[in-house]
Amino acid sequence: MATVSALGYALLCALHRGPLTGYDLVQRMAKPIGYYWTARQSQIYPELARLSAAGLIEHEAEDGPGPRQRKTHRLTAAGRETLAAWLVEPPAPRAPRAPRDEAVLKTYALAAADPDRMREFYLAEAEAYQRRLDDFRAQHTEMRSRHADDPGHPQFGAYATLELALVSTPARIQWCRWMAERMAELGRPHRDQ
Amino acid sequence: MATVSALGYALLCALHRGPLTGYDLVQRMAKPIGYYWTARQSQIYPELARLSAAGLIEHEAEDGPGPRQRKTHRLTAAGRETLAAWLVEPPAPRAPRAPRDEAVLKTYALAAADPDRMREFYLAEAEAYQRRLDDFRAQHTEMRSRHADDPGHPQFGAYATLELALVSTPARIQWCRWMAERMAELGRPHRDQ
DNA sequence: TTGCTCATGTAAGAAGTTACATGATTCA
DNA sequence: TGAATCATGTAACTTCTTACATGAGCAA
Repeated sequence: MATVSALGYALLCALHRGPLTGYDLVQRMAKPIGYYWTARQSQIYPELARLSAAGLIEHEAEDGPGPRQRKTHRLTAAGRETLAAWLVEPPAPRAPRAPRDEAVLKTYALAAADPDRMREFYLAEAEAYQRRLDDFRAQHTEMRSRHADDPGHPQFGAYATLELALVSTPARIQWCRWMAERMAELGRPHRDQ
Repeated sequence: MATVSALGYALLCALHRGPLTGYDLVQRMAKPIGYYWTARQSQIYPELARLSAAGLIEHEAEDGPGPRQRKTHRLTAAGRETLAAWLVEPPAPRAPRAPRDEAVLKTYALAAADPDRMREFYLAEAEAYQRRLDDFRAQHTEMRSRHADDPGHPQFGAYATLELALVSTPARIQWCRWMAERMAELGRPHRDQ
């Protein structure tokens, strides 16, 4: 059987609730449901072709708005099985799972920068995360009103990703503010004499 | 002036406290100080050459243990400036910053998998994060005893990355356990009748 | 004598980004 | 008339991973 890439699994995941066009997938992977995976258009279309060739998805084509046909992709039985088997596998402990976080990287080398400017950096970060949190909260309430917080609800998975965002984002915001305070201390070290 | 890649900045960050060999950098970027950035050997050596060509780092060479010379790399004045300017820049809101989290991706499609097996998945995740947290806590205490929790201390940056890990990891563990409970409900839905 | 640590590099390929290309319909 | 949305694709390039290659010194 064909080996499926991480992106391939991400697309199978996105298709698990029902058929979508490539264009729909592009929207979802651009700024996705819970900021957990991204991909560009130029990656998505070839990957859909690969999944199709492997028999994990299939599509119906109709005439589209542009010069090409509009294709609606759905999981095949084999695709559903492949997805189900991958979901329960423990996340590769062997491998990269590289968590790349620019702000944390910068923090590591913070001694090389000006404290006042770093203070502004952390305040801006805190604000950006706060805005994101507000957005998450709105989605969360909306999903609750549709009873997606019931584990049996078909959208419970999407709800659960929001739940994670709602517990981890405040921790991050707190940390940013704490960092901003430390930077203020450094900038004016004799303030409390 | 030459444009520096994200990896390039990561190496400049790693060098900010003093000179290191490529080998040292490989160790640090393999399972680094706070799980915030990773890179492989085969990326690091060419990148060091590029930074050198751009005049941001320089090195002394001695005879090494193997067939090649051992090189100790340090930031130049230009490198230090480039790093300082980058540190205070707000993290690119325009761009990818793709947060790739396999466990969250799987959660999104959780309805396609067997609840009992997913329960095991979340319990394993919780345990893995717990082990990591213990590791972080040990490093944290050790750094505190060396007074790295003082913002003026040269290692405060490294300490601060641990601080973030110590507030965000428990939130993640809680979430994993909460997910495991939801999965248990689904597996035996009539338990409390 | 096998395996580990130190130490630096290259080659081939997969994955991901930026930019280009086409064209109908709808909205301001 | 100009921009946005829907819709699918390709080309060129950068970045990242996996695997190979070399070789001294040291410990079990």
